[in-house]
Amino acid sequence: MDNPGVARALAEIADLLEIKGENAFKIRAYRSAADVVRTTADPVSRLSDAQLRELPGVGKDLAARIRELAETGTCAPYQALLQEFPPTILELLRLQGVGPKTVAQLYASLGIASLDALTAAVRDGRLRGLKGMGAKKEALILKAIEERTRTAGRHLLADATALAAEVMALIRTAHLSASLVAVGSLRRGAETCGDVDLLCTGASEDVMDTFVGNPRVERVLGRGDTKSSVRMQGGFQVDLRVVPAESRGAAMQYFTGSKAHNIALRDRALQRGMTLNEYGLFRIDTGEVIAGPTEEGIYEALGLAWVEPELRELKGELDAAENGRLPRLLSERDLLGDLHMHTTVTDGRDTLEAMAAEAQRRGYRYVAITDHSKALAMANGLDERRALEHAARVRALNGRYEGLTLLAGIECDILADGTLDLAEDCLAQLDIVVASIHSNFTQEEAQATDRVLRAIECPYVDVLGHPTGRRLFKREPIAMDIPRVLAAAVERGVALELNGQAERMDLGDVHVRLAREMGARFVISSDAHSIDSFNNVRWSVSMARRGWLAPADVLNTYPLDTLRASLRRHARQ
DNA sequence: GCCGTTTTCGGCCCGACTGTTTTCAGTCG
Repeated sequence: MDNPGVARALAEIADLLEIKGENAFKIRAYRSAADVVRTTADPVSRLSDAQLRELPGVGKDLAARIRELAETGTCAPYQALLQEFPPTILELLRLQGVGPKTVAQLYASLGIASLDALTAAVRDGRLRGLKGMGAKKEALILKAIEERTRTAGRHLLADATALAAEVMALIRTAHLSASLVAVGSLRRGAETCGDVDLLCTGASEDVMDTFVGNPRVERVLGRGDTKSSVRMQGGFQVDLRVVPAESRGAAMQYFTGSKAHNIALRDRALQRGMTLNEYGLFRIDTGEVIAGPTEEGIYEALGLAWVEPELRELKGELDAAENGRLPRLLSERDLLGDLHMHTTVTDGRDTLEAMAAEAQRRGYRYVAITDHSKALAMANGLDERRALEHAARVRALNGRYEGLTLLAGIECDILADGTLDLAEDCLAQLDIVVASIHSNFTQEEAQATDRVLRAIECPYVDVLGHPTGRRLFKREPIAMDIPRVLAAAVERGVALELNGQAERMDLGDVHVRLAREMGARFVISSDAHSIDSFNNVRWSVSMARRGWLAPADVLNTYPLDTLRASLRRHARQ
């Protein structure tokens, strides 16, 4: 069983334990172990017992459970729980407003263990007799069942970001003094967002009216003076919190998370005789306010350097913050160019000249034009002759856009057997080659791994494009031995792409971090197919930052000469 | 179930909102 599978099982155990009414801290231990396994890059099946126990929050028992899950797909306590509760009972827990206590009561008193059974029971009025069940609660449950399919799951970071901007803009037009910021997973730049969390200070009291009165609000889930939640059309949940200005920093810290980071921070506060909540950091004995207006003040008072939001996943950032070893993270401003984009010659929507002009307008020093190769026939991919003609046209434009150098490249397909779509002598004549997989996504792991390993044997492959081939919510990553592929890329001097297409974000954060620790070099790429999509690099930068990348780790932060010399084709083997 | 610069036992983060409550439990983040 792979890491996501083990993580899912651990999370289900936690859910079932909760329905059972087990010790809350035991439940938390399983949840936290699920998170840790989900965000561990190395397959847990390959970790030794000692390595498993080094994972934070994993002790003797959980290490044994993880081992058993990885090897057999299940484990003894999981089996026991599944004997006790039908697995469909977990469907009930997913309903908005229905928690473990309610599920336990439904099951114990009415034998309800599935959505269908619950629907029937509500309609028959059988819930009426239960403690704490009134007409409103019934209506709430029916509503939750109805909305279940639309609200299930998470959203692309890009979609969450766009929605947050829209909601904040609407509030600002009505509340000019309001200071708004997106917090939560959005601020941490997470790959996907479950909801949008907004924080507001400095607005008049009726800001909540504006928020819940947004015409795109489908349903108001809750409305208070300091906290409201709405469901927008399209299924997005948006939460707005209002705090006084003197608590702004504490609230930003608190609502940015992650949960694990916050728990560790609050624990740290307790150890120092302080307590931390969304209103500030306080001395426990006297109640004196230690910090609150700024995030920096909170971290400083706890003996820590301010931690970039993208690092707040309890993955070593607190140690680094204590010891002055936080990285200076990459930012978009560090990028001097973009090394992956398409034009109308293949499947781009804008011409070579338009793309070059846009690159110049953005202040880039260089861009690589990397249209598709012939295997991508539906994109009008280039064969060797057309590729070289296109390269000549690209190079002929140099001198026309002041300050900008155009590199003639290609995004060359990696074929099913790992050979490249274009002949080596053609690839040798280009300035840069990005090798990518666009077909045969369902090979067995061994075959898929060999395919990529073979491809990067070719000395003219400079960059491995969108390395895992995943498309968020649409296509799983290619089954391959990623640590092995990363190691081979490091050894061969092949840079790893962080592809910025909103639904790719590939490599993802976990593997970026692993690759960095292995000594990899990276490129940040938009994979732009139009002048509008240069901004895709924003999502690559999110992944880079979450993977602890500094500018020096990223080739396209270097001046052109250094960049060229760093490409694999020019590196001494 | 985890963990240790007060602790190997006894702790374990904190608050808002809702509904059915007459003082609070459940849910959520």
